[in-house]
Amino acid sequence: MLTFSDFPREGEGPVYLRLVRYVRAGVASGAVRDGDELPSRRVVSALLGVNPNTVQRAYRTLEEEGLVVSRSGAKSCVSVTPEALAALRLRLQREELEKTVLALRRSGMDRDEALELFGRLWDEAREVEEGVTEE
Amino acid sequence: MLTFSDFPREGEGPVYLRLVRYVRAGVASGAVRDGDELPSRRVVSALLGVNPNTVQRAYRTLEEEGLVVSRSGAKSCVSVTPEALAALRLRLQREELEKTVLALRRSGMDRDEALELFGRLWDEAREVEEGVTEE
DNA sequence: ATGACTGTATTATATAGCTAATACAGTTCG
DNA sequence: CGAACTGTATTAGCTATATAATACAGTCAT
Repeated sequence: MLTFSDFPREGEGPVYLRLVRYVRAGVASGAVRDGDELPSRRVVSALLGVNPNTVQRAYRTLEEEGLVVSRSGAKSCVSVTPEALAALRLRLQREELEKTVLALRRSGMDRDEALELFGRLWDEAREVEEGVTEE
Repeated sequence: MLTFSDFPREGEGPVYLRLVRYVRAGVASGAVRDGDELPSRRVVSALLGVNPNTVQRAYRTLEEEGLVVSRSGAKSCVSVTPEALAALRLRLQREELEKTVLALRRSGMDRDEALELFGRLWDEAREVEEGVTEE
């Protein structure tokens, strides 16, 4: 079960969004799998010293993404069907990338430059994203 | 001189940032050149129906980027050294790409997958590209 | 059924960001 | 000079956002 024990106590941006990213990263990396239970709002809130509603907001956001299932009264759990995950990834990837590719081509960049820059930014993003992506 | 006459009255995000992007785009595209005068804060504010300070904030932001020069009491003008122009273009490209990279990382894609997809979409865009991409 | 847990909803408070009101100061040109 | 422009600084208000306080309702094991 995801324990949040290594969730960074401090970081950029609102707590609830950092929680969302934390769980998303866990799912994306395969560390959290379909059906895994999540600790209750109150447990996480006590661990992090924030209000239960802050955790609730994170869980709710994840639920709207289809990544979490909650039943009133019972524990929440992660929902990751392989098909849904693959479909989601593909959709997001293509949408994002197509717009970007067109913008870069319009600005006169050439293919090699673009690939080089892309790779560099990717690595920079990994550095910024410390804590959540473990490998 | 940049007149702001075709500045869209409605759009996403704060007015001052839309103004900043508007000027940046003009510079990046070459439509606005080094030394070109900018209309005064009050003129633009009257045209758009916002407070002069909102325009001031935009101009100030542009000045911090080194794209505008202001002398207290005199009209402001655009400052575009070749280096600044190159830097601006690179920056716009980076911003575009950064958003995409973050989205892809969030979706759990790994580096090689991402580069591969990027290259493929780039080539697809070239094949499609016979009309002008404009907007 | 009861008690201790779970999720949910409503409302309040604090804070940050954007815009406005207003006053002040410098430049230009007759 | 002085009038009409220019840019600048300070302050206040408004809105959106993030978090908290609190109360309510469902689940589950004993």
